[in-house]
Amino acid sequence: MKLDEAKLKYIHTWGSLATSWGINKTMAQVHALLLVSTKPLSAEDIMETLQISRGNVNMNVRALIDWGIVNKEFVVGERKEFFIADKDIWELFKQITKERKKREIEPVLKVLEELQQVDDNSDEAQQFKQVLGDLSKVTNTVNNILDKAIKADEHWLLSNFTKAIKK
Amino acid sequence: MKLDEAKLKYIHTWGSLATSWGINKTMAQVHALLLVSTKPLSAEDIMETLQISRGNVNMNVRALIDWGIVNKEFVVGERKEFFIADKDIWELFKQITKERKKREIEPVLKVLEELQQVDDNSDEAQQFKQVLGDLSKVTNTVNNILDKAIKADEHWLLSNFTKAIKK
DNA sequence: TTAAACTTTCAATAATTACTGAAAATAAAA
DNA sequence: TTTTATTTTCAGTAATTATTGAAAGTTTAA
Repeated sequence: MKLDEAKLKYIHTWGSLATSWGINKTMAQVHALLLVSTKPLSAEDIMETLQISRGNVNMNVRALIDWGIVNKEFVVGERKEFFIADKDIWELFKQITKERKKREIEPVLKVLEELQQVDDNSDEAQQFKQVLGDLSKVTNTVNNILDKAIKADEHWLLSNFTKAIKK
Repeated sequence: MKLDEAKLKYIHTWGSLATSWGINKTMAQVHALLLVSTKPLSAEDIMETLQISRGNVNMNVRALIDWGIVNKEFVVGERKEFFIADKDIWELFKQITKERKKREIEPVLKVLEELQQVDDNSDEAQQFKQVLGDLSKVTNTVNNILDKAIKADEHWLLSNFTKAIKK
């Protein structure tokens, strides 16, 4: 396979994975493009390669910067902005985990707790509270594990995890 | 807060969480409804509570059964089908993890490997392969951890994880 | 200053995804 | 059988989400 062909295929694969995890396809593609680029890219480079509008590039690049996985880069003698993706994939994973945890898991935990306040002691209410409690417990467990992962080092994490887990 | 109000709020919260993780909102709501119901529900019960059409109920219930998190239940003297959600939340978590891993992570790992076959040895190609390799590594790590989680017991998992991780 | 280079915003529109409802298929009862 | 209850399918439509493109805003340099 040719390099450019492979890069394109990668960009598209990544885009469709993103879609099934609730991330905007273009955002994922812009990120993928920056990730495999050897040099910083301008808005125009991105527009051209992905065949998308200036507005779309702008919005998605902002979102990526907001997520902390893409940075501006100034190029000497150039007035416009260039962008670059952090090439450390483990950092990328940790950053995404951190953001989604904060944006999506934590708010749900709050609501689950709040719902425990039902002032009713019927059997039905008891069962409901039981389900909520179980949900909170599992969600908290996952949340804690993610917290640990965010702070951990990749190799160390896996080796320790494996050690802990094998019987 | 009243019980019914709380149940509804829970169903909606769950629905919007699902949306941000790429899961159909109605599917999540149907599941949430079955989860907090004390008795098996028919298609009609679901239609009525969530105010959705018969076709919609049918499709989403099928999907939930396909995911292995909802089951048919026969009620004596009744001709129609009833549905029930597994109340064990840890099992639910494991089942969802298992399915998404199979449907989404594993196919991506395959593509990443396949893309390594670029027949080009330029510096640029080397860098590309490096990025792919790193992505595979992290994705594999996550995949392995999920594998372990699927096989593990909840309490045991968390306590061992915590032990392994502290310091 | 003013003009040019560039970025941001957002209303209009396109693309995608989800839902409805009625007809067709299937299964159980008469 | 035939009738009736129930489930499934899917073309049409609705709702949601993403994208465009041009105007407004901002920054730099002449």
